[in-house]
Parts: sequence; structure tokens; C-alpha cells
Amino acid sequence: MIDLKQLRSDPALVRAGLARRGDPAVAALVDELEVLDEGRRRRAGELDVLKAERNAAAKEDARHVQGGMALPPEVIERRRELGARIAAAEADLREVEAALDAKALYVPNIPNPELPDGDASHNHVVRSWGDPRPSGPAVRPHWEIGERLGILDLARGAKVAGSGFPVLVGAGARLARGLINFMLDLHTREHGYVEVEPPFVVKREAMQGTGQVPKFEDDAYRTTPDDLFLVPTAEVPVTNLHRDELLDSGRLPLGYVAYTPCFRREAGAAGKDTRGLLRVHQFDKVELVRFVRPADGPAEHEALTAHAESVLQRLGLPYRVVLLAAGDVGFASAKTYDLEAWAPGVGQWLEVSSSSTFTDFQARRAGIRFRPAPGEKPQFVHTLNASGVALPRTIAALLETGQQPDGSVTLPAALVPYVGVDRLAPGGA
RNA sequence: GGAGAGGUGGCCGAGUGGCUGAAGGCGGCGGUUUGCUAAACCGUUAUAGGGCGUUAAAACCCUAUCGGGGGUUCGAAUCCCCCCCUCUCCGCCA
Repeated sequence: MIDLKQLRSDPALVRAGLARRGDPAVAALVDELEVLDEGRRRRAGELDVLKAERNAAAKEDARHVQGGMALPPEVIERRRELGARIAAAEADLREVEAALDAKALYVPNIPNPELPDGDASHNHVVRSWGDPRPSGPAVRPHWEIGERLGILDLARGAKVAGSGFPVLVGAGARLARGLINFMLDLHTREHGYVEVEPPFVVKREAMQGTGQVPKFEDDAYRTTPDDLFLVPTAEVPVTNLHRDELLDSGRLPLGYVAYTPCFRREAGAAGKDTRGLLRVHQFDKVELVRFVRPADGPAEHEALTAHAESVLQRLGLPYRVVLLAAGDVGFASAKTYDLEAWAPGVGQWLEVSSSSTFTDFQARRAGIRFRPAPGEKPQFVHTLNASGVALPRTIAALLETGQQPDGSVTLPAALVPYVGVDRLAPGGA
């Protein structure tokens, strides 16, 4: 949520920051917000004066009545008339406030100044890890490997739920389960996260708190008649764990790790890189969420990114870390690193994690605060999250990286205890 | 799903129409006492919006907030209606 006070005190800075997103509609929105904000303050001020009048009158009347005297009819008439004026002014104010709130929810976060200018073509690789296996005709894509091993059944998934709902079978299912357990163990044991299993559906307010709603409502699966949303990421239920709370400052930083399935309609993304496991409507993901003091935000973001990276390192998957440009960062994010694993079969870097700091944007929407020190005023926390990591593309990279000439796939040592075998072979499920 | 009881500040808890932003307690903070610790005692301690003010703050003024929304009333934490949540009992059920 945009900070209206900041917009009022430093409109040039806010506008310049938002302009870097490259969306002209945002500037128009900000213009409207300023007008509405001005109107709201004027009306609220007028209403406060009327209410002060009513409160003073009520006190006076109370003395009168308790002194045993009845209120004269003309006084009651005057009070009624004041009440009517207040009611009218309230209705007027409510209307402006509703319009203001509705607009404000559509304003994205201000990109961090460190981000490169421009659109996605200006994203840049800040570091990489590992030696990518060369592609070539003999290096097959994961969907071929998966079907041949009998661990991936795209056709039957499509029959049951439609395209984009893959079915993992036998060792494939065990691989997914093993990956989830491996990642949860890594983050809880070595990185100090508290594991949670949150609800897999959330209320509209929760979606609004993290920024998926109202602007991106069509990307989510929504249930009727309860108006609950299937979680698009564990970020939503986990961040909202502390919605409308004043956190004890001694508890910060707070780190949670959660496994959930994730559901995304991917409206408008049809046809683009959708083969095999590249883009699906339901997938498994282990997510890291942190609540931190604002001053610690930048260092926490680097640490968080490193936690996600360690998963890929343990899995022996070469990857690169990409800093997103101002025109490409997500709506709620101020700064995002994408982690892209190399998939030699499809010959692409696959985004398997996105590590973001939302500064106080989500905290402001969701009302998540802390008191810096006894006696000081509460402040909004900073929220951060990173996938740690998402499964389908990681499985794609694992299959394509580990494939052998004989058709089998070797698994990284870290995974062997979790899957129970060190290689996947045809018929060996 | 049925019946009943509840939801008040960081926490517990009093409060059935005006004197209540709200008793009391806990916790926090400051102080007195103390060799130190503990205890005792005194004081203090909500959030938000706006005004005024400031380098920035504080102080000060107004308004709102007792689960959420609506209503009655000159006036609502308190009365009425709807909704949400929690607890107890019953039913159903993985």
C-alpha cells in the first residue's frame, strides 16, 4: 500500500520512483489519489468540527438532565438537526474514503533505487554457480525423460483436471515428496526457520494483504459460495499469519518455512513455455517468509536469497541469480532476485525461485507492526519472501541434468536418503 | 447443523444509557529504598486520522476506536438487528 503521507510530503520522489515501472497508468492513478486524499482530509476536518459540537452539546445536556431538568423541545430539535448534518457529512466522507481506498490498492510498490532502469531486457545476472551441462541433440527434455521413466503422466493429468495439471507417478511422486522433505529439513535445521503448515485456502482480506487482490484476482482460483481463494503461494497464508498484529520486537526477525501446493490460473500465459513442467496450474513449493526490522531489510534480503540458493547448491544444479529491472519487478516488490536453474534438455534457464523484499508495502496493507523499543511508536515491519524452491522446474532441471546415455537419471547425493535410490531407471519405480 | 455462554487496551479483567479512552491487576518504563539480587513503595504506560507546531520531535487541541457492520437516541462499550470468531454441550464426520 502506498504511504499517503509520503505522497503528500514528497510527491516528486514517489512519482519518480513509480515512473520507473514504466506504466503510465500509475501516474494517472497517483493524480487521482492526490485529489481524493485532499478531499478526504477536508471532509474529515469539517466532520470533526461538527462532532466536537455534538460532544460538547451532549455533555451540557447531560448536566441539564441529571440536574433534574427536562430538555426543552427546541433544544432537542436543534440536536436532531445537528445529528442529521453529521449523518450527511459522514456519508459524504465514506464515499470519498471508499474511492480512495479502492484506488490506493492498485498502486504498486516503489522500486528500490538500486534496480536497473528499463524492462525485463535490462535484468542482469549478478552471479552464477556451477558448470552448466551443455545442451545437444542427445540431451533430452524432461517431459521425454519423465514419460520414458514412467514417472510423469501429462496426458492423464489433462484428462482429470485439464492441461497444466501434471501427474507424478511412482518414483516421480517419491522424488517430489523427498524434495519437499529435504528442503524443509534444510531450512529448519540449518537456517533457523520455523516450519508451519498453513491453510491452503485464504480469505479475500489475506489476498489483499499480500497484494494479489484486487489487481490480480483473475490469476487466482476462487471458490464460491465462500469467496475463498486457493493459495497461489504460501506467501499469502504465512505473511497473513501476523495480519493486524503488533509484534513483540524481541521476536524479530521472524522466519517461517512452509510447504504448500500452489494454484495459479496463469490467465493470459497460455502457449508460452508451457511444455512439460515449465508452466503449470498446480505445483508444490517450499516457501520462506521473513518479518524483519526495516533497518535490517537489505541484509536480510541477501541472507534470504542465500538460503534459497543453498537448495540448488545441495542439489548440484547450476544456476544464476538475476536482479530484476525496475520495469520487471512484481507489483508488491521493491527488489527481486530470480534464481534460475539451468535445464540442458530444454536449453533454458528456468526460474525456480523468486526472492523479494516488499519493504513495508505488504505490512502496510496487512497491518503488521512492531514496537522498536518500549515507549516508542509502532512501525511497520518489512516482509520478505523467497521460494526455497518451487518443484516442477527443479524436477525438470534435475531430470535433464542427471540424465545418462542409458536412459536412467542419477540423483544428487543430498536427495538419496529422501528418495531411497541414487538413480531413476526405466521400470525401476 | 442444534442449544447455550462469551468477544473490552501488549495481556488478564470490571463495567446495563451521559460523570468511561475506559476501574483493578499483570507486564513494560522511570524513580525511592538496597552492597548486589529479590521484594516493597511512588509515578508513568493504547492506537489511528486531522489541526497547530518543529530542522526533526515533544507538548497542546479536535475526532475516531470496547469483534465487524447497520439501527434506536439529544447522547451508546452499555439497548435493538445482521454477520464473523471463540468456548461448552448435542448431532454428524476424515
